[in-house]
Amino acid sequence: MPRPDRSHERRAELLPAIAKAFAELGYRRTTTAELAARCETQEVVLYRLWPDKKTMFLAVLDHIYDTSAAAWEKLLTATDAQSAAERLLEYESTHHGEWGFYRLIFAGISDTDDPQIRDALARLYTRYHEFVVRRLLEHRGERAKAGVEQAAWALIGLGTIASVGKELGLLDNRDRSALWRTVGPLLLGKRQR
Amino acid sequence: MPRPDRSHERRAELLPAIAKAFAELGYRRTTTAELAARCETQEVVLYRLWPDKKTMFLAVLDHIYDTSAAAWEKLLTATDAQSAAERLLEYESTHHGEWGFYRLIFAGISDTDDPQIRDALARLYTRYHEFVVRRLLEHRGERAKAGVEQAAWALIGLGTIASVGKELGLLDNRDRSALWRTVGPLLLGKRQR
DNA sequence: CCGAAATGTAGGCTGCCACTTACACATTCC
DNA sequence: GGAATGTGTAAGTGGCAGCCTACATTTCGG
Repeated sequence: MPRPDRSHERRAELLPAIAKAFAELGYRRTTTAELAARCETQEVVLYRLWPDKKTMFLAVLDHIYDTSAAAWEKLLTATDAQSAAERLLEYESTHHGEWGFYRLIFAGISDTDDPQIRDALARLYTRYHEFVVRRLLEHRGERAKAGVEQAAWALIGLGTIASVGKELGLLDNRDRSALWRTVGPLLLGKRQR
Repeated sequence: MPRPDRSHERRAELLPAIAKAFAELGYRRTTTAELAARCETQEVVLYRLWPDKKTMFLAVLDHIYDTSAAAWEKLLTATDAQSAAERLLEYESTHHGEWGFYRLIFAGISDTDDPQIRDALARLYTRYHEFVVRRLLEHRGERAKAGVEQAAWALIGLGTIASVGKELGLLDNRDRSALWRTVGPLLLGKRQR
């Protein structure tokens, strides 16, 4: 009998470093040599775990959603006076963009025209949007459905522009906090009684 | 005497096609061969007009701002019941992203780490933000300055997310109109008396 | 019409990138 | 121990992208 296949675990070990590379460098600038160096291994090792670079990127997108979803869920188990939506807002204002969520989106959109990548990005965004919509409904109460979809997109847009502003050095931490504090409540709407 | 130098005019002739290419393909995927083909000329011709590809991209960023600024100014000369801000909103909801504004931003952020390109993008965004702030102040009245900066960023964020949604096939024209109609007024604030 | 400089065309060079081949070594179970 | 398979390392390969060289052609003023 041969030694057991640990490739599944190996993938899980390497993915965070790979995700970080793609988020920092974008798709095109992330060379497979760079990935191997960050993983402290050889290119061929990566190519035995995934068939090609594109698949590595797709794996990162899944990984990112899982990571984010876990962070969000954890956020929501805390029970105090704040609504889930308010907590989401506060979390975003301080930790926004930590996992390079938006960097990956930009990279996927502008660096590639691959339909699979676009589909994966669309699914990622859709799931994020649905998550925010649910939190908004909890906050506002189920009866106040009007404009919830739009408000959720606007919140995501706010996160996006906050990240762009950070990237370009236009908004520092205080500016981004002020952004969430000022605009956030407008989009959250009235708190459920 | 030699024939006159028409390189200035030539640059102006070619820039729209170059801008289109960068917006559609992103920075990395836009090869100099592709640029030459779209300009119906040879690579070396481009290299006689600009020293390198990066400079071509920087030229596009300037060009884009000029084009956009011209479109906005034209927009604002119309005189009717609507405030400038309302017209801006309406314009964005229908024509948003026509010149690939956001595609170029994404490309610049994720495709390159060049400080010159980041500076140029930052300037572009800053000028756009200032423009929106001015329109908001006209709309709200000079006394209602609180939160104007933030509202302007949020409006730009809304435009960004609308573009991303369009790119990924998540938001069609009607969705994007609804987005502006629902969220826009929240961010515009009360109309000046 | 002629010299000077702009403009067009063909081809090539260098370096990098995604991906591969070849082979030594390690680990498992019988 | 040994067959079978996983894992590590070194060294390519082919292709393409950015950029350049060499040279022919056009357009201008004198």
